[in-house]
Amino acid sequence: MSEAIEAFISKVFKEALSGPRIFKNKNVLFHDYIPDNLPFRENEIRKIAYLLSNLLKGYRSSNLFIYGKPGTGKTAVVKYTLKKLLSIANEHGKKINVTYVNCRLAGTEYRVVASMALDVGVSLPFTGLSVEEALSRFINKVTSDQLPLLIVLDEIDSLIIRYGDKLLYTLTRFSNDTNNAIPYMIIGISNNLTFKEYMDPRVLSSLSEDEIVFKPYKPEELEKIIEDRTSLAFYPGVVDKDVIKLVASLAGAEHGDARKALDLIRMAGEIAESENYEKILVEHVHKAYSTLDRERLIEAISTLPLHSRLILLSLYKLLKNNNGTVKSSYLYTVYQRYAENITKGVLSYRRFLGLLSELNVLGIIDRKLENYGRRGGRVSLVRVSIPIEYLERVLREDPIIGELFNVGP
DNA sequence: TTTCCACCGGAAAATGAGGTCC
DNA sequence: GGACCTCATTTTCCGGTGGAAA
Repeated sequence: MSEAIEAFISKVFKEALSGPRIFKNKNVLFHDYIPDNLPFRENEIRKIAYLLSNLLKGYRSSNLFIYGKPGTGKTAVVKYTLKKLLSIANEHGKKINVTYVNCRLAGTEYRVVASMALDVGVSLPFTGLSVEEALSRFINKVTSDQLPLLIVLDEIDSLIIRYGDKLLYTLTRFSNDTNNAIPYMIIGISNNLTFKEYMDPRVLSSLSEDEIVFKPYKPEELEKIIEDRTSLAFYPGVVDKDVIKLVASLAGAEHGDARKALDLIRMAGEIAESENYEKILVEHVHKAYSTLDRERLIEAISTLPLHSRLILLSLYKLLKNNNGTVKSSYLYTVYQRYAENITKGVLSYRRFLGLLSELNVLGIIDRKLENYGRRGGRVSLVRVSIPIEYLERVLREDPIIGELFNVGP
């Protein structure tokens, strides 16, 4: 390790012990923190608590569908109410089987079921069983337990769009079909409503027996939320009112996203700390705002598959000296040369197109169809839609792509 | 109005690596 | 050990597509 790196690490660690202290408890600014107080969501909490109370009484409850834009507090409110439910159930010696699964993070239908099974005490193998077998083991366990069952499926849209509503159909029906019917409730949470078209109307009406829509926070509500959270996260005097107002207005511009606001104030705090300030300044918030998007983008690129990064390298080489566009077929030939250089396998043109589509969706590139008629045909033109220096930085730092950076195609 | 170009993208099948079950 | 499973990735096939040229 170089002396410069050792000196840097030593400086950072010493400053951590002796430098200005800004954060009292940084954990409260992360997304998974559930606060004791959730302002402006009292009505939603009341409604969910009322429905959940049926399970405590041993009744079946209406299923609930929760919808709202990202950062409107859906997951936090559900988790908060669940925490209270379990704590009170515990106090009164009542037991409830509760499973919470984020369907997008779980990834596949099988993993959703495996995660549900694990929550009720059944460990399923990573692979090797059919979804039907996994589901049957889950159902056997919850029916043999004879306890009220609560299933929370967060980001349920990603499951339905990819796999259809078969799993949900089984879950909304199983308790009625068995001789050992148990009281149960299903809560589905989603950021968008477009997935409804993928569902059988019977399953949809069963899931949406009750519905709650979470409206975006207003700027003044965001301000109060940030104020509450910063009082826990930072030492007194670190965050001024004007900083809170600025964070609220920047996050408010993006559909009242509380998560974005918390990310922003956390990063502003980190910048202030790294620059040895004792309080967060307005400039730190502006710096954090521009850094946040750039860091996300850089992380997104560096975690792409190798061939996607090779495509970006080819694109960078073709467009680094101009802000123009390149034909996808020409981009493919350049990609082929790099791919042959680094790996034995060159992807088919069809797969290449698929990766281009993914890069387009991520907002890293931009594709436009142009028509040059009978002679030229229909052509897809590709350009980089992020600052080229961001792309250069990520590609240069990439352990594999970096090796090719100074090599021509 | 029809033809033709160069490409797009959906669907299905193949592949290979991980695994379970009997 | 063989049949069968999931899962991510990739290939193959093939029916569009828009608009200039014929």
